Amino acid sequence: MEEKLLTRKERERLTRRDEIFAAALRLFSEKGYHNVSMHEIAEKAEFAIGTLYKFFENKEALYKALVMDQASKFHDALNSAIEDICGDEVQRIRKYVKAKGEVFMENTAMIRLYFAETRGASFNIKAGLDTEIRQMYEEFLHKLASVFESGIKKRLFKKILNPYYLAVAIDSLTNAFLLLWLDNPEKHPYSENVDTMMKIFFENIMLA
Amino acid sequence: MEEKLLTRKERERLTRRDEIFAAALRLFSEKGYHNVSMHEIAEKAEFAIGTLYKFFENKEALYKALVMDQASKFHDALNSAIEDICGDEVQRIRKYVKAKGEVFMENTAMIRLYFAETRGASFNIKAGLDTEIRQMYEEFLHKLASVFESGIKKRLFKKILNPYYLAVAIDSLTNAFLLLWLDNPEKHPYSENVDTMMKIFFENIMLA
Amino acid sequence: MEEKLLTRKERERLTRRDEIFAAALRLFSEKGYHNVSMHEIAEKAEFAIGTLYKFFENKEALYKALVMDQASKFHDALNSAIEDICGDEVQRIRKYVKAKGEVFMENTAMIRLYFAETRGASFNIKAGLDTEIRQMYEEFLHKLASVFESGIKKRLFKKILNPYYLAVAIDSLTNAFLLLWLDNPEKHPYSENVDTMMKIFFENIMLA
Amino acid sequence: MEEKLLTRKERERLTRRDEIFAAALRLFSEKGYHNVSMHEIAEKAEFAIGTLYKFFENKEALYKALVMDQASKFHDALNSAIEDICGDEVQRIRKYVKAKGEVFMENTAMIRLYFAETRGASFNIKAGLDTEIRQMYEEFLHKLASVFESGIKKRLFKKILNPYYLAVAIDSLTNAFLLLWLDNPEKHPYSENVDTMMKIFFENIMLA
DNA sequence: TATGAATGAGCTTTCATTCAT
DNA sequence: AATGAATGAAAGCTCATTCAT
Repeated sequence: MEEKLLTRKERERLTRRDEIFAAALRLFSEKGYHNVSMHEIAEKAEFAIGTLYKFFENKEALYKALVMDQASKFHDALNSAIEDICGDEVQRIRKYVKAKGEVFMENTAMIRLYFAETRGASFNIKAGLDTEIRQMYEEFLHKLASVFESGIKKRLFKKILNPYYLAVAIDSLTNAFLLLWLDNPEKHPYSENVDTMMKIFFENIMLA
Repeated sequence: MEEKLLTRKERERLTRRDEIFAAALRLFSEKGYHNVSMHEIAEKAEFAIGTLYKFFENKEALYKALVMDQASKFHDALNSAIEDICGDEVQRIRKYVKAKGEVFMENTAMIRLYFAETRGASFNIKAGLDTEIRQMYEEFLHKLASVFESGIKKRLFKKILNPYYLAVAIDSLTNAFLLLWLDNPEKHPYSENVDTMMKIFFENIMLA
Repeated sequence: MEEKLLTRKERERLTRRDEIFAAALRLFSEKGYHNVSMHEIAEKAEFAIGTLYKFFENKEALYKALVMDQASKFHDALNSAIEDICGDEVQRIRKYVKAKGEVFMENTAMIRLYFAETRGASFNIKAGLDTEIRQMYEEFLHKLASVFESGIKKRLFKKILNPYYLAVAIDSLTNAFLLLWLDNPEKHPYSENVDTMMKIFFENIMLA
Repeated sequence: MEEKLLTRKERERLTRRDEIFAAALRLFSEKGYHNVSMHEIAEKAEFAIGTLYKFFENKEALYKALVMDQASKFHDALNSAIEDICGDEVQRIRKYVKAKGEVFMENTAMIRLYFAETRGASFNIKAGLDTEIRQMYEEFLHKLASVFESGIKKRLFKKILNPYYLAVAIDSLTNAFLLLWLDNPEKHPYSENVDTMMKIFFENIMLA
């Protein structure tokens, strides 16, 4: 939409940036930050090494930008799912669970990067990187919590637990089933498993 | 107990090994595998660099040995909790949740290492490291699943979900609350939160 | 001649390579493979250490390339001497003896490297290096032997000894006089001594 | 003979020294000075590393002592051959050629070490090592030259070449045939080849 | 006196980054 | 604006040597 407003040069620049991101995403998600060299990324992206440094100040900046880019895409999808006003709170939660599965399952490279950053590994790269991501993540959790809160206010849900913890619980359970799926997609189908889980969750715990 | 059987030399050697482990654990958990140099570990452990190589063939071997050492301690504690025969299935699950909290909360450096290895980040280090850990983890999950299974057979629990998924769910939820606690211990007290969660879990879902 | 076909870049690259070779030749021939560090070579060649690794995969590769380069130059000179068709067998042998002296005496660093590789010391460096050199050397000896053989067939020479052994003998005698010269050029002039020796050799032994 | 005068302790010390030499000779001749570690020698000799340093000040001293030990044995054998007064000059030269073959062929490890030191490789180890050896070698060459000289004086030999060069030539030719034998003992039998060579040498060149 | 655990200087090699073209 | 050759700090690791036992 706003791309119309960009000059050809600016558009080309964004395209190049995306090409670098594409190469970097594959490499980082396959081998991890420290096992990928700038030369490797340059080669895969078919640019000279110097060109990478025209786009990103250094390796860490490239990595951060990539992670933020991916995280944004991911959180945008999740946010639109729970912000979708057509439907009650139960439906919004269900939509979020479904959307999360779709985004992840379409892009496993992103999952690896995402888990490396939100869980555990984030401390592998010099501090500061994860701050922004954590913030995005935190914001999203609060949004999810507010859906529960509004459901409770509407007496749709029982007030069984602090809404934030409900959000954390849902998020953590979907992650667990996503990782199971990643490990063995046939044995652990995400949608099915998560549907069962949600049914139990709502029918036994949440619904008033 | 068996230490009595070791010679003084062997005991001293184990002490030195532990000193190296202690230094390495702190550094690796704070900065990640690739951001810690052997010189740094040597300095922190107050040994010469060459001494490290007398104990471990190379950096990766040191890291693997450390992770396995930590993982063993952790899994030993969890295993004794769920294998404790005094008490029914509900009590065994409760014991495991409590034990997990105790072990982790006493050793936060270990948590970081553990999450880095079981979730996400493991792919940052050359393959092969995580195989053993993953196996230990998988074995434990099956043991936990079998507790649910036995509870179901005894008609103590409803047969509401595949026991393995119940195990994964409990594990993932406790992890989530552990990470919350790690982030802000005062705001998110593990024991309390997890007690509440377990109560809901058993009373609303599991108990027949 | 073919240098005209190379781009400026390629020519510059070859020049740099030669500069590295020149530094390495001096150092290796003076101190031996294991007593020369890559930093030393880099410093003498006035390049950064990394630049050396852009030209040669590792230290051994640099050494091998250098030795092959020197050996080729040396054997090329010897080969053209004995392949020179103007002149009978006696003259071809004489030419080879003279050429050998010229090449060596102009480049004593090469001699050291050459003797270190064809005699004795070669086993000091991991196997495989000397195979190619030994082969070159062997090929040359056979070529030299064939000159004797052809002289024998033409009834120019007496059939006094297996031609290969004649070649080995000539080669070994010239080496001996070359080493004497290296030790004390004034006291042991190569050309004179070798001339006397050849005269005795041909007049007393070879000529029919 | 003089061993009788040594105390048990001194005798034991010499035995230990020889055990170290035996281990070191094998290793150095197989892998070269720089590819053998003191630990390796200690292990092969079944001594502790510290014990080696009780016998030799450092690695280089051990190497020098070993080389001198071997060179002495070798030169002793050669010296007794040419000093043997039974027989004329022709017979003394023949004896030397035979003795050289015998000593070398019985101890190929020594050959490698010897050639590494007298030819080429000597400069691989810090200067000073080869001085003594070169001196021994030089002395021997002069002794050999004096045999020729005496033959010339007796009018047994023609005065065809400087006696020293005759010595160098004989030495170099026997070396060449020794190296051929080392390469392929069946194809290049030292005694036979050298006998033929000596016959030609004496009958065509030397004998008056 | 013999031992071998501990030492640390110094080696080879990698790779993020710069800058002249 | 894009290039990629050149850079050099810093990593992992080895091994000759020391010295407390």
